[in-house]
Amino acid sequence: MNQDDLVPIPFVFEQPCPIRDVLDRIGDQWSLLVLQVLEHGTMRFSAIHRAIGDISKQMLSKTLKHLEEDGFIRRTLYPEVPPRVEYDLTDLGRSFLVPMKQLTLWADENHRAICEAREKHADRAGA
Amino acid sequence: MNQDDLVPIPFVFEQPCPIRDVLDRIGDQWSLLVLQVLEHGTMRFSAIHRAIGDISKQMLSKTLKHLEEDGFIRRTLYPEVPPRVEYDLTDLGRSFLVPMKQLTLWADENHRAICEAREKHADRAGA
DNA sequence: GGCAAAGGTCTATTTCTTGGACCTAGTCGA
DNA sequence: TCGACTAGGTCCAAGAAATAGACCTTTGCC
Repeated sequence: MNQDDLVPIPFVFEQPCPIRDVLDRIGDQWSLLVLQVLEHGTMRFSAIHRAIGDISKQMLSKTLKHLEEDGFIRRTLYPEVPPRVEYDLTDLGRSFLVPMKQLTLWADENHRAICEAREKHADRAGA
Repeated sequence: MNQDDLVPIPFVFEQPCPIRDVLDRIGDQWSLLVLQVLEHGTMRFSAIHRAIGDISKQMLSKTLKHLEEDGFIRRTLYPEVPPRVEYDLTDLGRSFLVPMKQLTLWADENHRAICEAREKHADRAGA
């Protein structure tokens, strides 16, 4: 341990760390947003795309692939022409919404405080 | 509304949306990790750096700046030589840990399920 | 004089994202 | 019969962002 560390036991994430493993996937630009959107029910690729608005098709495609890979969502392809693909949450995905809900609720409740902090910060920087 | 949307009311994030505003900041590669680390108490730059392990100094610096800007953490500079800088959570930051805790708890509990989903997926892809 | 310290910043290189063109194949209208 | 259109992607070139590592600061110590 480094002698002037303030934290008694040097806190280091264990490798491999389940929290990091999950956060690395979920904690990207889009995954939480996609899950949030899918809370509203089964949706098609283009509907999700429209709902988020400013995600590129490629990133949406990649994000959906990751979420499917990790078992959060299910992808159902109807081999029609043109193809139809539906996405919906698995039980795992739905169970994830519980803690995620807490987080978005917090975001909603504390948004004002965050904005105020930003303004105060901008003032200090501008002065 | 697009006629074959499966979701009755076309779900689109309002602009500006508090959830997106918060998630865009918090939902990056490192912010959650930094907050998680700071839960353990006041820490210096290099201690946080060591704790996370694979973050670059530049990204850590930027992440800390953002978190300070948004009022999650407090930065205290002691103008000694060499300089000493300590970071700790504000009340806002600490209050954020509550929902975040739920999330990491979920991550811990469901890590195995996620790994299994990944394996199953790899099998399907490999077959 | 020369090195070390902590907390960064600067730069060159690699990696990630983006917007937009393109693909597929069946159905519709002209 | 020809062409356009559809949904869900993929591919590519170009721009944006992250990384590793050199460098900077000021003071104390050998």
